[in-house]
Amino acid sequence: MIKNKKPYHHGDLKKALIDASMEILKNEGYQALSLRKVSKHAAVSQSAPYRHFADLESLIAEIALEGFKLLTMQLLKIKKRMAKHPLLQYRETGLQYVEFAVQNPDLFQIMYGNQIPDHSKFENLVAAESETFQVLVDIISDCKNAGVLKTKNIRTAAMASWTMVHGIAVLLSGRQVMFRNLKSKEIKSITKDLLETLYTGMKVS
Amino acid sequence: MIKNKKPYHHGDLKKALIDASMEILKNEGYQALSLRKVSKHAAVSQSAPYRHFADLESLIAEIALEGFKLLTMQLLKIKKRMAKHPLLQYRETGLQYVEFAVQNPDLFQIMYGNQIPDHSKFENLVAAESETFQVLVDIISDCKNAGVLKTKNIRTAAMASWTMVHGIAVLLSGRQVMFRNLKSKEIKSITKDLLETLYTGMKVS
DNA sequence: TGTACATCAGTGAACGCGCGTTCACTGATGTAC
DNA sequence: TGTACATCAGTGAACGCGCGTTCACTGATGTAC
Repeated sequence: MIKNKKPYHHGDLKKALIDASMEILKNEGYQALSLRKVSKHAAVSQSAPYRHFADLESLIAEIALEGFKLLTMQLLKIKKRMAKHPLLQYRETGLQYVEFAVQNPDLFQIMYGNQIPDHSKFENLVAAESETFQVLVDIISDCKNAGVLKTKNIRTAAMASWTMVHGIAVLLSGRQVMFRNLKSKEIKSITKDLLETLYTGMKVS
Repeated sequence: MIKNKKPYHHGDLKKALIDASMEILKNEGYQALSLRKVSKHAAVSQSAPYRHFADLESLIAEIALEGFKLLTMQLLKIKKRMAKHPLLQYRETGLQYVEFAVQNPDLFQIMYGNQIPDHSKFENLVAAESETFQVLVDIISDCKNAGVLKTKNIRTAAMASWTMVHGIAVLLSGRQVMFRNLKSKEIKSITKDLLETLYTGMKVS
């Protein structure tokens, strides 16, 4: 299992390459991601990745896939922790979504930017994205059943919620406009306020 | 004014370069944007742009600036058209924001992506962004004064609205997840539904 | 109006760079007998 | 257990590309007298 000498064969180069990519995303940003840099990071020749990925786009798709899996896991963890309290689930997963984007801005960019022009070329990627979205749909469905959310159309409600949370995530993680000079401890309370606004509505009653 | 022979001096190369950039954004996408390509598009040598822009980033910042100006103009036009009906202004500018993003996805990406790592390096860009945001703040303020929007905090309400609309714009213009296979004539009605959800709220009354 | 000259806005060659990808190769590994 | 051989997973040189940017230059323009 443990080898002292560096073997010719790597063992799990594919995973190592994805890990290296994540490192690069964290340290240098998504613009800096390249096959050559990833290879170098994994201490492997520049042609080695081609044993595991058809091309650069495939590597990027795989990274995005990992991103969605990670996000789904984080959301599900919260869903489980708040079991029996759908409305809490609703709020906390929203916060977590934003948190994920803020903690991993470049991974988030890979997932949702157009680094991959056509996601549908990668079946498992599309599947992973649907899975993430499904978590939200399920929670909202639970909320409706519990009678704590007024929604005629679950899908619209899920879209509204996700869209809102995604908007916050994008603007926050990109530090755009009115979020530019935000301190990180303000993030949570602002996100809460915004979600609360969506929940309560802005119509005069 | 009209010159038959191509003069050595261009006349307004700066504008021509920005126009060329917009063309490239439309035809090839934001990834394809480069100083050399812009030069070629404007039928000028590759070093000519340096008379008008310090470097690539400055050109991109200028493009983003144009984008925000254009967007602000479009929003103000609607605001004027719907004068005296703040709630209509609120709804229609939201739709227009999304429409802008869908019509100019790559320009939108330049404006909000991290092509420009630090917007605050460009004063007039920051100013233009604030101006765009201010349109929304004003409208919401009007709505409040007219008694058609329930908001204790105008800024939070503006942030919620903008965030929602921005989320839709980003996901739609990037054709993400549940918006992937959307037909363009569905866009408007979905956007309306989402904004309506934010307006009405999701809380059981 | 004419001329000298400074300034401006271009040109085009050149630099070095990192990139994706291919290809002939080789060392390591696994398997059939 | 030993051996022959196929297969697998790497190597490293090489290709061609487009890029941002610099630099010495030159043609066009504007201005002072």
